[in-house]
Amino acid sequence: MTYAKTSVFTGEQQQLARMAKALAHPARVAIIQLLASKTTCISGDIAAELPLSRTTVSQHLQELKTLDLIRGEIDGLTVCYCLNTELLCEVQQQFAAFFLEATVPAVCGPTDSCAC
Amino acid sequence: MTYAKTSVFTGEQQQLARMAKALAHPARVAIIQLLASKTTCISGDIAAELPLSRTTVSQHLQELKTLDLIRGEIDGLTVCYCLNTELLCEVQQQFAAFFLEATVPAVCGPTDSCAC
DNA sequence: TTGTTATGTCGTATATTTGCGACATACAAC
DNA sequence: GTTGTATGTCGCAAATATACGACATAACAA
Repeated sequence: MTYAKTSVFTGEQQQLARMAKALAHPARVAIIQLLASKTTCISGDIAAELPLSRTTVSQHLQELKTLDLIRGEIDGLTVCYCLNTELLCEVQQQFAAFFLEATVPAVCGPTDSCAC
Repeated sequence: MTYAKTSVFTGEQQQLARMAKALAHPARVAIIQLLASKTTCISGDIAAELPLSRTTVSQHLQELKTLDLIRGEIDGLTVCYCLNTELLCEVQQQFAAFFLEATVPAVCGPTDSCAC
């Protein structure tokens, strides 16, 4: 009943999971979209745009910052956040590769290809 | 100090977050990769391939099944899981659209475009 | 029937996430 | 110095996620 546990998760799998977790809350998705939409990096205005307290938004920002998905620069009294587009591009490609792997052999289309 | 909380998360943001959460654990990433790699849908062999107990793997499978990312068919004594490639294709496009939004205007490339 | 195998579910323990109020820090203006 | 604004951090509570042993169920074989 107790199976042999031979393999361990690959670094690739853990990296994908870490980045997926960053997107696993609508507030963090919204933050990234906000930063993408504003040409100028906004600061605590982010909190005003979200239905959450400033404290909570700050925590989400810290999570994204810890993963290096966003960066903050202090500009006098305010802090200016912006996307780390380089990393985002990398992550984009990791997700693309994963989905390619997961959706091939069934070419994306209207066919239901479950071959059970 | 207490900001007006005008907006609420969009269904789009919540859907992306829900799917991201499904990928937010290396075991679930591994399960999807496993199901993609085997042309034949495997069953509880999944548990044998992962460094987790059968119970825990079963829970992860149920989570993926709840989101309809995978499907299970009973085949006598064993259960045959397979990917829902249709939904995966949809999710793939949702992620692609999100990353496109997040990485434009900075075209993916070696340039660091943080304009703070 | 009994026994074995393959799966799922229940209960429970621990860890992590989420959310927010209260406090602390840092800067600018006075 | 004081005051006000913009941020971040601490501490706590509630909710959720993770993991697994023990039990339940279902199918097949003898």
